[in-house]
Amino acid sequence: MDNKNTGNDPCPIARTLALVGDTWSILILRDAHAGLTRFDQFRKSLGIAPTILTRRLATLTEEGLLEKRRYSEHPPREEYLLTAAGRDFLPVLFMIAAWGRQHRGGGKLVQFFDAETGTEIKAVAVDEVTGAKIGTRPMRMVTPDEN
Amino acid sequence: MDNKNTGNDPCPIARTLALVGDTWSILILRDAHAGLTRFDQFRKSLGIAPTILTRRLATLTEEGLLEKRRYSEHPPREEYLLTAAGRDFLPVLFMIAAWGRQHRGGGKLVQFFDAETGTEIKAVAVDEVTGAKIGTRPMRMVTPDEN
DNA sequence: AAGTGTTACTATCAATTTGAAACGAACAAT
DNA sequence: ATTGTTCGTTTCAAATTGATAGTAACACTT
Repeated sequence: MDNKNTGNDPCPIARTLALVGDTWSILILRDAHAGLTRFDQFRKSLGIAPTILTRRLATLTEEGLLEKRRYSEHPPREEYLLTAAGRDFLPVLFMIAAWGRQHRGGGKLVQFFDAETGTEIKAVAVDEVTGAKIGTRPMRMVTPDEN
Repeated sequence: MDNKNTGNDPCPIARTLALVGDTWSILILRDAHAGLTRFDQFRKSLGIAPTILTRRLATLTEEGLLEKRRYSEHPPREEYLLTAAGRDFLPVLFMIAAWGRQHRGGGKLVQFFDAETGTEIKAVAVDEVTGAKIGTRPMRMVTPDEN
């Protein structure tokens, strides 16, 4: 999961995927956003093997997306809370969900509503500068020269 | 990679990750958006083992994100083009990139500019209905009952 | 006091996946 | 005839995954 030199890869996608480029990590983040905090909550929600869960939680914690908090001294018990970086992952989750809704949308699906307006949330990615939806206008990629 | 019953999982994130929930698939989609179409282009760009590349391209093709097109009869040569579903994945890529830029942004990074205005693209996810950025307003999750 | 339950793991090990390296098939070019 | 290109497959070792069971440290119940 940790590729050799992803830390200085010029592609921010590759850098991100080096940390969370697997299904379990992303589903853990999803559940963390849904309010789960404890080992057994994640385990039961995901049906993940405890060995894997331990490792994923450790990686996400090391990488600063989750933080451990001791909520009981005797016996020592930790829970996992989203950090600011972890909370910033929510837009990624929503865009993944938006794709799934569009292209794998059969049957019953979880829905999200704005608590104030009561309207269903329809997530779209836009360019904050122009306001245009991502992908609707021609763009130019600039690769940094490597020296 | 293909979990048991992800096809009728009520979570659109889980459904999506069942198809593209690994690093290579997402990087292939990234490169496809950058214009790569051929086996060897992907292989060289990613440094991926050909065995894996074959399998990933096959999955992405089966799942309708890429399509094979024969560009030479003798010898038979195929290239891989993004389908509409594959192009719709671009917002996910941009949000992953946005996270990486924010939280793993040291050193040189690839940049994207709007070809018309010349401004750098800053991707954000918003609720199309309220216009608010995702995560800035309280929301309510509704799980479908399973019957 | 003994037994049961809860929580957060670790240990063990088989099965699967990954990935490196070499090879192949079908040609084109020199 | 030889070399190069493209798109793979074959083979096999190494790493990862995941299922199952066990453990440690308690609280709670009887």
